[in-house]
Amino acid sequence: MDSDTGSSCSRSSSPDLVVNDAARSFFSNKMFQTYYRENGEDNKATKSRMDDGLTAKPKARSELNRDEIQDMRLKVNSRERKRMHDLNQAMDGLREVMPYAHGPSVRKLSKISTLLLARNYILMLSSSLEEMKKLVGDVYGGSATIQSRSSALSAMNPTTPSAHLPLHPLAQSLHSLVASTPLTFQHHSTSAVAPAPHSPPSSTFLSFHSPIQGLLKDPHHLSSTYRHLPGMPCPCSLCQPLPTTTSTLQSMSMTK
DNA sequence: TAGGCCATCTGGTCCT
DNA sequence: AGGACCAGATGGCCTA
Repeated sequence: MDSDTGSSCSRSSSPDLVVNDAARSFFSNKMFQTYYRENGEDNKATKSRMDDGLTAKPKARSELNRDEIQDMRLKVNSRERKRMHDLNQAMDGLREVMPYAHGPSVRKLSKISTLLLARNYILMLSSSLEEMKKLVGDVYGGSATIQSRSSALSAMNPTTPSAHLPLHPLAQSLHSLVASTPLTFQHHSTSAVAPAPHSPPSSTFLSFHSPIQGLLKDPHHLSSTYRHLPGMPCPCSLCQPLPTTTSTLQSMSMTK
């Protein structure tokens, strides 16, 4: 039923967003042809169904002829398609910043996998940031500057880790440090030189602190897509440092 | 072939 | 009134 059959990738969830093309693609697909057939002169059933669905405003709707109703339906469909395409573009944008290899030969993450991975990735970065803050604090012996900045961060958002303030100068500097931290991500410096297919991220990562464990029943399908990337902290369970503040992370976890 | 994933259509609901 | 958002239904594609 895909209307974007002209796309190079038949499985693309985000076909090129050409709004003007939406109607044309719709007109070319099977569903529209079926729809058009069913809305022919002799099809009373479909017409009555359409009318039933549009009788919320009897007076206004009754003034619309079938062509106008059809045009309206096409406009609604087009908007919905555009909305979903925008959503998929956002999903692609999220995939791009995930520590996974990207490329035509690599099967992209499913939507649910992307969301679960993104969430756990954020949690991992948060814990890494906390770890780095402690390390920096140790290095500078509890420098007043660090302390004041840390307390400032806490004051700005006392209920959530300062990792949620990525634009803060301290957060930026710490974030840059995270990528080269020997303690936590040491083996990345070697594997990252020549990115190679990684063992499948275990379910412990994809369900890391997740209240919806088991939602991603078979994370092994990710095995062909996972790679260590240069400078990217690895979210896999093998590389996963234990959260420094489990309670904090759990408080951040989704409540649904 | 079954199951997973996806795009699309559709009607309902809520918001501006 | 029109648009955004949502969920259900449907059917296609792909993989194990």
